Amino acid sequence: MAAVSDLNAHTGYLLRMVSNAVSQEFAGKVAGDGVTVAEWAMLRSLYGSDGISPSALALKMGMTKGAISKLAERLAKKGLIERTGNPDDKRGHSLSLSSAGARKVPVLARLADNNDAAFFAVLSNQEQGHLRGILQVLIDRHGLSTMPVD
Amino acid sequence: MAAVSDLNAHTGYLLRMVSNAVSQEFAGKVAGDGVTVAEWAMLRSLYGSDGISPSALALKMGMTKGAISKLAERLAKKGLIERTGNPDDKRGHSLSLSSAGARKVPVLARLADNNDAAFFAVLSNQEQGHLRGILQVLIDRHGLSTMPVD
DNA sequence: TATTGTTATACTCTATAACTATA
DNA sequence: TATAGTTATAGAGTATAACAATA
Repeated sequence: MAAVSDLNAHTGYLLRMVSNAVSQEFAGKVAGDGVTVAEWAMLRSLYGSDGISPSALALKMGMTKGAISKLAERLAKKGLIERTGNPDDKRGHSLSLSSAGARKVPVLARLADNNDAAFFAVLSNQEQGHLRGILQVLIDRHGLSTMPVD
Repeated sequence: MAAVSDLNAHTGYLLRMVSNAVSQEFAGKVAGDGVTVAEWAMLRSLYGSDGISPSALALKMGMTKGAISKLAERLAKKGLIERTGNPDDKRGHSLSLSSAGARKVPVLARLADNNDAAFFAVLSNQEQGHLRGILQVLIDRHGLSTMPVD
């Protein structure tokens, strides 16, 4: 019984549980805007950028080229992003928000704000700060590229 | 530019990023044991239980009956769990670990221990404690049922 | 040949809804 | 009718690998 008597929740496990809950709630909210969470992540990554290649975006988002390509196609079909060729290197493409996409980001960001506020309201401000700080440390130390870092 | 100038990472977003990273690493580790993360979650939920109905497990794990059924089928096929009928109510079933499954849980728990230790080692002990405490608050307050709580 | 993207394929995860067998 | 489970279907998310175009 010893080995597993302390089968207490692993931190990774708790993290997964909470993360899933937040994401699911958020997914429900953005669904009304016809966007999925992964799509939102891509739109967010593109916001403020003049255009980025699929492979660079893949690196930035921690996804494979194929996954990026598929996501990008869906967003292009929805008219939220644009894919243009790169004149310097005809193999290269550039992904950027369409004007509709650029208009949508703030709307979605607002939903994210609200979702965050509602979900984390059960924590004190200090706890919220701690949580963010700790997550940021993990992200930095593990080289998980976060959006603002280009 | 105002509305989104502060398009700083939302806490839910950071959480998702970190959670995905932990889970992916863990997925790689348990793959060697022929188990997925979701399967591990179910095995873990069954550990120490005398048998639980699929619907009760669905509630406990925050999944639908269908999803539970599918996962259970895979685990049964792998010989890690057993499904028996309920004599009192012939509609009811009972899910429990097989002896192989019971033997496997500690092994997987150990992998989870190692994974956790490695991933969160970049945090101080105090930070690790904070993180766990905060996650636990979120889980409790949001009624996300965690394993030990039957 | 090496690289950039796209496409093909496959699998996990999960949901909804239809269905079956009890109750 | 209502409930317990399973099965059918579908779609998101992601990966790997084959492929096409260009370098």
